[in-house]
Amino acid sequence: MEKQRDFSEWYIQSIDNAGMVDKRYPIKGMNVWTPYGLRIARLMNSYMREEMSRTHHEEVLFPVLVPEDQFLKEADHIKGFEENVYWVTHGGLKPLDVRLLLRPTSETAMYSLFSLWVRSHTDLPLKVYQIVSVFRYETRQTRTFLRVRELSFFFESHTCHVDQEDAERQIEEDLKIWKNLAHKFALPYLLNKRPDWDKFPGAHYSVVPDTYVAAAGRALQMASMHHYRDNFSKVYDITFEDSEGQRRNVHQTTYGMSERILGAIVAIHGDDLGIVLPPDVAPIQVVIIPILAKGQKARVTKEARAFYRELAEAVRSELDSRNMRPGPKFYEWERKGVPLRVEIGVEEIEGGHITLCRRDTGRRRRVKREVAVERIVSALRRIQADMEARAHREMKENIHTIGAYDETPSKGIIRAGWCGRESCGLRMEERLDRGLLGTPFFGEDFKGHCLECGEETTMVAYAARSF
RNA sequence: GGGGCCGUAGGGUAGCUUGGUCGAUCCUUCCAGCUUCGGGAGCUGGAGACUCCAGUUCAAAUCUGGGCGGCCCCA
Repeated sequence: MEKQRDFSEWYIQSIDNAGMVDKRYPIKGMNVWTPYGLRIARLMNSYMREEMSRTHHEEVLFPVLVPEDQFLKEADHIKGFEENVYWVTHGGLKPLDVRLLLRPTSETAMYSLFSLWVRSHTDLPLKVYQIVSVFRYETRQTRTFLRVRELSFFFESHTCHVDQEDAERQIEEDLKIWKNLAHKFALPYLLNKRPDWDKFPGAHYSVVPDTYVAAAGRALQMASMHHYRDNFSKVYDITFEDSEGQRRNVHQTTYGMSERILGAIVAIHGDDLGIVLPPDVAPIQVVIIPILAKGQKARVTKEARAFYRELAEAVRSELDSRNMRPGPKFYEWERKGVPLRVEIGVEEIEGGHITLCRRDTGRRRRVKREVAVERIVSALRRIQADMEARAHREMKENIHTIGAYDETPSKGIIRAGWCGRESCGLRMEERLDRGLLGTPFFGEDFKGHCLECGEETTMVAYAARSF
């Protein structure tokens, strides 16, 4: 399966071959997580939970159903979602008086409770999160992990703050959290502030890390952080008494991500053999394949077991002792994207070494048995770093700075001057045949002209076709 | 939002144009057993399919309509 030639087909096949999901469930856009995929997802979620606990967020769990009247409170928000919510209209055979919807995200579910939870400035900041399934009736083509109707692992953190500045500081914290996670996932990204016409419904502004899938020629949004100001708190009446006895509205933020990130890992790191997992997200980091020869079975098995017991203390490993020949095992674990393979046979035992094979490069080498475990630990670290660097390089190579429309390449991310006017931005989208991802959140040194109107500007915008 | 293609065992396919010869092809997979084991092993035996609904017809995998599902392209 060639990744470059037919990305869509490759993507589907790779996920299937790895055994991450079963996409045969008979509802459009809803997949079944099979054990291997679930282990990966849970591992990724565990990093999110670690980051949350490090930054003093508390985990909560809200109901999946939201009453219609709660949902209808925030006008902009509804406009953004009304076309793709699932409705629950009946209880048994009886139509419901108040219809219920399956949350597409939990703002409207949480905020009526927030108004009860927050009373005083001493209750602030309120920082909570949950990882739950949310439902979106997608009308467009669905694609495993990237566009689904049930997001199984929607991470959403919601915070309330005394003022806009404190909410701003929360966004900064979110960005640090994202940085740590992206490092674990070995994913490069551009941090963009979305143009106003493309921000989250109800948000004051939205910041998102976008990555680039070179094989598909498309950018991919991996998370989003929104500053709501007091847009929601006014509607849901989330107020507190400040130290002077004044009643004020909280300022809020949210931070969202999902298994889309897993889609990014598949799409970016995979090769013609299938998926390649960065060691930090691999449920099985090392697989040991005993190579049994006639008359030597007991000896090799014993040695492989002994090595496994030792290795399992250090890394997530598995011993593949199935009654199969080694070739098919190699293929299978490669398709599962296991970062490192250990081969142990008579040759290794007699030579006092083991054989290591890297999934990402295919390179094979021998390592002395006595130092094998520590070498494996450091090899995993190196693979993680190499994968991140490789992906980063690939994204960078695909960013093209242009000063005029006729310089537009057929593929890649476009970087160009923008005066910031919406009218110019929209024209640029049209003429570039790409959406504006936005402007770099932390700014970038730039001196040039707006691609559209020619006015001098120090601001750049990124544009790309997106998933 | 607009257009196109597609649906036959777990996966991939042949058959469909011209309805009957289909009691449905081939590869893979799966199960049992034996031999094997350094990159997709061999033998023996076994298992498994026409997406659903309606219509046309003496007769439907094949023709028509719709549902459900999958895929691609464009906006």
